[in-house]
This record gives sequence, structure tokens and C-alpha cells, in this order.
Amino acid sequence: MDQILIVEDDVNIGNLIQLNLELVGYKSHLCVNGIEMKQALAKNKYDLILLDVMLPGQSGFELINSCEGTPVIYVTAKGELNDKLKGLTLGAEDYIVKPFEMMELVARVKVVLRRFRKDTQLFQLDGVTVDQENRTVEKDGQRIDLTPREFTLLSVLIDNRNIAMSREKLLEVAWGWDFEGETKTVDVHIQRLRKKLGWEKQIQTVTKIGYRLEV
Amino acid sequence: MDQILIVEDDVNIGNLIQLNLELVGYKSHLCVNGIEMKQALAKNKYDLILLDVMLPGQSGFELINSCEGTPVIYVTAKGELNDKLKGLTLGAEDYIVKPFEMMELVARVKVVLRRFRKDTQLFQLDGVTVDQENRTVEKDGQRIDLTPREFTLLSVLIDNRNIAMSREKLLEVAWGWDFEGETKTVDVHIQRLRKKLGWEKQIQTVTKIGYRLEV
DNA sequence: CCGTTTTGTTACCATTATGTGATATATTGT
DNA sequence: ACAATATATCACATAATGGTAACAAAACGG
Repeated sequence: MDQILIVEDDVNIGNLIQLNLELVGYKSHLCVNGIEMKQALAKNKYDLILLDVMLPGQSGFELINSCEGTPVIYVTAKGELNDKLKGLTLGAEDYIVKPFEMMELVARVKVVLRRFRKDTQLFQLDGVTVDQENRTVEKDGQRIDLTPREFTLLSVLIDNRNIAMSREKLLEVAWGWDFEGETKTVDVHIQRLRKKLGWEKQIQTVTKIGYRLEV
Repeated sequence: MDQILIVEDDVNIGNLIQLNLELVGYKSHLCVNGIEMKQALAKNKYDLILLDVMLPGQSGFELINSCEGTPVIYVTAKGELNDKLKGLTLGAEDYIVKPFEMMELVARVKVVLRRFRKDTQLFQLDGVTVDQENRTVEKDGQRIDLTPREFTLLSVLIDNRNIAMSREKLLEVAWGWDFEGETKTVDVHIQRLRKKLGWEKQIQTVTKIGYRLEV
């Protein structure tokens, strides 16, 4: 269950947001100023903060430092929209302009939560970055094209890192239980992976057994 | 930052209003009569006009025509309140009766600005601008006609940018869970989108999976 | 009602992915 | 070191996949 912290001085709007988030399964806590927000953050861990940029007394931006490590969606009136906010749409942060549709807000909450989680799911090893959700691989910032089977096999190895996987097991998981073919097929694909990723050492051969991704 | 034009013959009150608006983040300019107001409107674009109905020389109402397209809050003494003013609370206009609490004024300013604003969240990528609210697309300033299904699909891709979306998932979200058709339908629509938007590279094929909008 | 637009399907083609056999190289146990 | 076994590498036939155009059906608008 995701915990969302809402910081909004207009209690009516705050309650409305809270109600809507609840309807789609998020728990939330409402604060009406920065002081309450800091107290709330000290007490609990939140998965997302919905922060009104224009709070009485202090700008929402002044509160940013309080919530490092937690994704933020800034709520702003259009007039307050600036380039700083506009640059936020790609990271673990986003902004939304008042007045907004509740469905729009809910959609954004979902996107940011997912995006943030995804960021923590990148697998990195020796210059290679694997994004399983994106199904992309980069080596030294350069995109590497893997075929579907190659990516699936890589994915299985990552999920079972540091574990020796038999050819049979790899076939079962990466090809499917109903695959009827030679175990040698695994060998060839492992070679292709090693070559493309430069992982000659990282993907180790476990003689008589199969292979192991060593991190 | 919202620009507010204040038209108020009593400079003391005008300054007070200005001060309060500033405190909550609005920039404002003060005029003491209709002539100054017209000059100000000619020079700058304002997001809201605060107009004293009882100005020396001419009624504030006579100035309405000068400010088409800009929301107005009429400031009036209680004795001048009439039915015409009372009918204003719903549109891009409102009224407030002197004497008023500053917080009340600020609240009304916020409300009118919000109500008047159209929340347009634009997605831009390589010369293409997508307005999801208006369901319009422009390429290099030129309007592109997308069919409803095309736009919905595009919208889904945008909402899930940088995520490999399976054909099944796309069908489910853009067509509906109950759509019973071929996954190939997605392919064809993707091609049509690519062609219309010139997004041959931006909409990437993820072999064996589906597609991904890469930003 | 009919003409137009939108939408989904089909068939065909080019391209890519994949599994396997042949052969070379490496590893292992004695 | 040597034989036995296992793994790596290469090349290629074939299967799978996606792109494309043309068409059919459905929805739309007057």
C-alpha cells in the first residue's frame, strides 16, 4: 500500500485529493503547511509527496530538502509554472498545474511511483546497464541491441545472479518448459551475450553444470 | 508569475491590495483611473484585473470592453451592489464588496485565476507537440490530424514513455480490456502514427514484445 | 439514406532471429 | 601428457517477426 503525503493549504482541495487517491487504493496524509509536513516526514516513510508550490509563509521549493529520496509531484498554479518545474517531468519528480482533473492527478501519481521504482531496478555491472522494464541495455552509455531471446536469457541470469544455472534450468525459464531442443542452444546464446556485453568473465562457465552470472 | 492589474482610485487601499497580493506570490501594477488602465493594458498582458466599479469620472463598467479575454474581479461598495454584479460569480469574472478582508480577496483571486486557466499539459518531442487535453497534435507548428484511435494510442505511449509496452497491454489500455481482435491491429496503427508524426525512430519496435516511445 | 472516414484484417515480402551441425578449442581427470 | 569430455565458434537453413499496402467492414455525419 503506497503512502502519499499531501501538502496543501486549501483543506477542501486537500480532502478532495485525499478522497480520490483513496478510491484508487492509496493511503494518504494531509498537511496544511511546511511545519506539519516536516513533522509527518520525521514520523513516517512516504512513497510520494504531493507538494503545493505556493504555501502560505514559505514556497514549496524551500521544503524540497526535507524530502530527499522521495519522489515529489509539485502542484502549481499556471502562473507559477517556470522552467525549473518544466524540467522535472523525466526524473523522480513531476509537476501538475491547477486546476487539474482528479483522474489526471491519479494518473501522474501512478506514473511517478512506477518510474521511481523502476529507477531502483536498474542492474549495473562493469559499464553495462540493464533496464528490465524498458528491455534496453547500455554499455558505456551506448545502446546495445539484444535479440528477444538474448534479453530474456540475460534477464534470467540477472534474476539468478551468483547462482549456477544448469542448461536445463535456463532452457526451462528463458525458453519455456515446453521447449524441445538441444541444451547446446544455451551455449550459443551465452556466447552471443558474452560478446555483445563484453562479459567474458562476468558470465562464468560452470563445467558440467551450466553458467553463472557473477557480480 | 501571475500579473494582476489593480484599478483603484484610493491609493492607500490600492497599495494595501498590492502588498497582500505580493505576499502570496502575485506581481501587480496599480492604476488610479481608467486612462492609466488603458495605457497599462496596451503595454502589458495581465492575467487578472481588479477593477473598482466606482472610479472618478467613469464607471468601472465602461472599461469592460478594454479587457476582453482577461478575467475581472469587480470591487464595489455595498451600496453599489446590483443584480448585474451578483450574476458574475460563475464565469471568468467575480465581484467583491468593500470593505473586505485581504484573505478573502486573495482567495477570490486564486479562484478566478484557476477557473479561467485552461490546464494545458503539453508533451513535446522532436518538433511534435501533443496536447492531451485538447487532443490535438502539431508538427513544426502545423496541425496534424489524428483519428481518435490514433490519438488514444499516442496518449498511452506518452503516458508510458520509455517503457516497453506489449501489444496486449496496448490493446488493453488503448482499445479496452474487452477488445477481441488481433495484436496485428496495434502494428498497423503504430505504423500510421510513425508516418503521420515522422516518429520512425521515436516509436521503437521491441521485437517479440511490442513498442516503446523513447524520449 | 448514402458518401466519407475510420478502423480492423489479410496477404505478401523483407528482415531478423534462432537452432543446429560441423569443427576448433579448452578443460578435466588420470 | 594424453585421452576423454566439455565448451566455444562459425556458418547457414529455416522459422519467426514486423512492415506495408490493399481491402473490407464498421462507424460516422449529413
